[in-house]
Amino acid sequence: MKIEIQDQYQETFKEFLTRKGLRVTNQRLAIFNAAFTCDDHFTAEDLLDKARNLDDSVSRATVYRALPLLTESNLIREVDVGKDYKYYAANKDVKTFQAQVICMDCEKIFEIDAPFMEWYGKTVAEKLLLSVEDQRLQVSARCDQLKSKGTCDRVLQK
Amino acid sequence: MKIEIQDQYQETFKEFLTRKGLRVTNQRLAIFNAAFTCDDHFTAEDLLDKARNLDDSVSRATVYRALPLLTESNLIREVDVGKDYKYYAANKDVKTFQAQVICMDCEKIFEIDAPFMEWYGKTVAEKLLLSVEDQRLQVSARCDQLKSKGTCDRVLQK
DNA sequence: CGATAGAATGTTATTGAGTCTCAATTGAGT
DNA sequence: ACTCAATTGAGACTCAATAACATTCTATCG
Repeated sequence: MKIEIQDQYQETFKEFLTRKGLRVTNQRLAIFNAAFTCDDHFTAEDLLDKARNLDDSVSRATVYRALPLLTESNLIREVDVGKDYKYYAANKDVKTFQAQVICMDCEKIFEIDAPFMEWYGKTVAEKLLLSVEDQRLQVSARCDQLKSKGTCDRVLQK
Repeated sequence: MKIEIQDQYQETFKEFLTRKGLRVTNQRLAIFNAAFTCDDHFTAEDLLDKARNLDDSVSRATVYRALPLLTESNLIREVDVGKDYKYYAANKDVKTFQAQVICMDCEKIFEIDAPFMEWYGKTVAEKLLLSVEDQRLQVSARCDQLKSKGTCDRVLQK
């Protein structure tokens, strides 16, 4: 990703903070930059490590406090795959609703455009007179075939 | 549910245990019976309480050890709604794939037949050459309207 | 029917993600 | 630069779930 583009996202974050009367701090920027230089999904702990490379004063608590801000400002998304910890990913080019396919062996997460699903979920919920906040289609799978094609990194390492 | 039907499920559980070379113990039966007399979704802790009513020697560890057995034998299903604990429900009359709609206010879970979804998820995963193990369509919602209709119990209690 | 091996159990300690508390620090408007 | 509320780091804490281990019990065999 080109630096200018990341700067643009960072500007969005700063504006978000200011608009909410929150402060733009070094720690929050370090956490933002750490998130936006991840090429893949990351955990809170991953983010803590990366952010500390940029600013070694960043604490675990601050990471956990920043995550909801980044989520609320729509800069990152939460990806819950049923593990006891959550994954996150920077929203760089996400256009539509995405289904999540996770390999139960290597925990690799694939996100696939599935615009139809969004409509379907809304329809189901609205029949129940519920207002939809969020939805996800999650497929748990095993990449046996990927393994044989050499695409499933973590399994190959085993 | 009629007793005879529950006995039939219990028979299935016993056969499952025997087939796997596992033992049919009082605790496992108590946990099974506790699960199958729940009318709604339950947590591991709920199950512990109910099982202890039937056999007060049942321990928390044994409940957590029995849950995978009940899941594997397809007698109960796991329902993960993104909380930091899991819900479960007895598979009494589940015929098809179900979408899960959860009210974020009262945590009530609605499960809706959505057979089309199963096909859709499989198609998505198989394009990636992954073999599907499990999938779910989860809709997080708020039952504002349910509240006004008096259907959303826990919110009314607030 | 009773002995036996090892499966299953309860107790207790432990893990690990995430949250909370609070004193110390710091950003940003004045 | 001054001020004060917002923010922070450190570490205690929560809570679901798991692990270790000594004890108990099931099911099979003699």
